[in-house]
Amino acid sequence: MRLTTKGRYAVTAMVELALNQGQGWLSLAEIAERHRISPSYLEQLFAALRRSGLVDGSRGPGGGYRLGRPRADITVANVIDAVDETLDATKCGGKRNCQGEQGCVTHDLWAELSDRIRQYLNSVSLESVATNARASGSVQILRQWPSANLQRDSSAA
Amino acid sequence: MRLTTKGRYAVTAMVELALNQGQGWLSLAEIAERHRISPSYLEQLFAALRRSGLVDGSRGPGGGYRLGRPRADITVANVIDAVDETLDATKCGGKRNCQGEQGCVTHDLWAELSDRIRQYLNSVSLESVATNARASGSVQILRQWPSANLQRDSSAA
DNA sequence: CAATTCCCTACGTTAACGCTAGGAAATCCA
DNA sequence: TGGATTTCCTAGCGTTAACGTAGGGAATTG
Repeated sequence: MRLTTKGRYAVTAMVELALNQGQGWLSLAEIAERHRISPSYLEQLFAALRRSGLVDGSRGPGGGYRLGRPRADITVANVIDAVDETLDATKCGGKRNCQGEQGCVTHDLWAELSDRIRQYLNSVSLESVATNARASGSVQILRQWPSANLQRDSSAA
Repeated sequence: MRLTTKGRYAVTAMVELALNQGQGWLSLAEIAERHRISPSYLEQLFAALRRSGLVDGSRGPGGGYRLGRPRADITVANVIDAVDETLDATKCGGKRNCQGEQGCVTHDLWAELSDRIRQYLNSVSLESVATNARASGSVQILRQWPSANLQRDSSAA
């Protein structure tokens, strides 16, 4: 199992699209700049998101991306799955054949953990993350002082 | 965040020691063979477990390892921490400085996920995993037909 | 036609996992 | 005393995936 920047980037970008839902297309360059993500790398993640139908793309000036379906109908787990970070912690992929037919001595432990992770990430929609972000003030900060989106420097001029 | 074979090996080996608690030393070669783990690799994991005080070692013939404290007092999270697989899913290491002072738009999401994972793995002791393993039959199978501990072949002769 | 934007592919760097190898130090037993 | 057993320690190596760079093509707008 692995949860890295890859999945975080994807979710962050999707939340950005969720905040922009109903307001047309949002360009990849814009998203990348707001969150300080390498545009070309993000592009590759969007290729996966697009293949999964989570986003639509529009080419040409004024184009960009938008959510493929309502933000309330997309869960964080959907996004993680799309960029294919696996949320499974078992060795056997949940098939319980890690040792004979009973599963290995730790099978149930990892299976239960995987279930919990998946349940949680499936219970959180882009809508709720977006709402929470607005409430916490992180969105406003982001819009007003983009340079605040750095690890160390929070004292933007 | 990362959860791989490394952590699984460590937990599996610790459960084996838990099953053997009160019965003296268990050699690394024995553990490795039962679970088809590379002895030398497992040795490196035990170095970390030893540094964390989770196991004691005894050299010489008849030597081996045993738990450093009662199996009910060691949680799965303790083991994972010892071999230093991080259970944190945030970018900022939980410090909330991922973007200014409010945290980035997804900070709360990853922080909550990390909490849940940690809470669960901290709620499970080696004792409970060992008990569960006995109940499921995976321990017995393991003792009787060691060759059953393979990925595909469950039809031991 | 030219600018913009998505779309696609290939490649390089880095880090960690999983494993191998070899030897030293401690302990037991004949 | 000496050999066997076992832990302890360090160094290195192949593979994989993340993360990023680079470049070019196709569609759309004005």
